Amino acid sequence: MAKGEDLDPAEMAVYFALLESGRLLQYALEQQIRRDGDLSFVQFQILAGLHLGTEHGRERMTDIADRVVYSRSGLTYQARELERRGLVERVPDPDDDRGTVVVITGAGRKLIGSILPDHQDVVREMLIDHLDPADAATLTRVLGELRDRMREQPPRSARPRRKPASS
Amino acid sequence: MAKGEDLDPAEMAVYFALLESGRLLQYALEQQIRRDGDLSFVQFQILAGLHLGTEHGRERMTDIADRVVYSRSGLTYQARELERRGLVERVPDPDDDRGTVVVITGAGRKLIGSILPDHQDVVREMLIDHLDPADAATLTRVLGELRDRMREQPPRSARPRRKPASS
DNA sequence: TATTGTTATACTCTATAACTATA
DNA sequence: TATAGTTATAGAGTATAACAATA
Repeated sequence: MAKGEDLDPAEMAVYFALLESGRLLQYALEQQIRRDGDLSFVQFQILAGLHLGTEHGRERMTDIADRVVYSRSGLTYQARELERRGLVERVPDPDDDRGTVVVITGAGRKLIGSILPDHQDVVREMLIDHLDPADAATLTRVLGELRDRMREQPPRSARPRRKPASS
Repeated sequence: MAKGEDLDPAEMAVYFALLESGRLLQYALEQQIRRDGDLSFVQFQILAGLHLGTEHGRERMTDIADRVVYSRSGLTYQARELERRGLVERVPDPDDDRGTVVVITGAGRKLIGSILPDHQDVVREMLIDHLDPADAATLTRVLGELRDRMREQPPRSARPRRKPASS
């Protein structure tokens, strides 16, 4: 598969199927999250990650931004929104005086807890129940590898992490 | 897998991997499309579909909205943007006087043609080159089935097509 | 009556750069 | 010098409902 050659139809099909199936699944989940918790998908990701993925419901701003693939200023906006609703608090990082730690509140845990059951039902209905075990394993392995690679190796077309030293 | 039970970690992993890998791939492609053609991803989808997926570069507004999973008013906005830049024209549908047909212009085809080579390179670098043939076939089949099912059967959490007859 | 598409409006989100403070 | 985070600001995108015209 040399660079510069057209992708053949089968290759285009993988690409389109990946993007569109992900988008349709996310679209359905967005409706459910909005309906049950009045949260955007990104806000749900932030809260659910704090609730399920951390030891004490605490995470630094930068780590959250990396996790949800979000700009710093965008995350500040979302964190302010969540704080305004009493779902998280922002406190100074005791280990780094430049840092801010986001902490999920009891109200935040309660809200996520009220969203998750239906959320998992939707995931099951749309995705899990239609996969046989072998396909599920393949999907997990291949998509997981893809995700890990893309996380680590932004391609030449992605915005560089550091601004180029122009002078 | 009964409704109401928690998803096990492996099931959550499929769900997260699908959404995040799709999002990362789309993110990379958005950078490329913006850089090479100053288009948003949705605008690229509209134009590329007209260019590659139609017989004469013509498609009805409603069909485009369905294809890109977009609201009517959102599509009107995007079509106006594309028309403003001379990349498409909107003409009355000869077969249905209510309808509007979007037609890609020469400038639109030229722009897409200038984006596609690099676009395909990115898809290759990030996705195709890392799949062995068996995995690629599995992915295409499973994700294609998923997409087809989700297209046809919006779950109970998705917005209904018709507003409920309330009286 | 239902469907096609547009408009108006308000709102959410996102991107950028400038800025402060600390490492 | 580099990094963490915030702010300001402007612009893009999106959702909703109301509307006109046609099926």
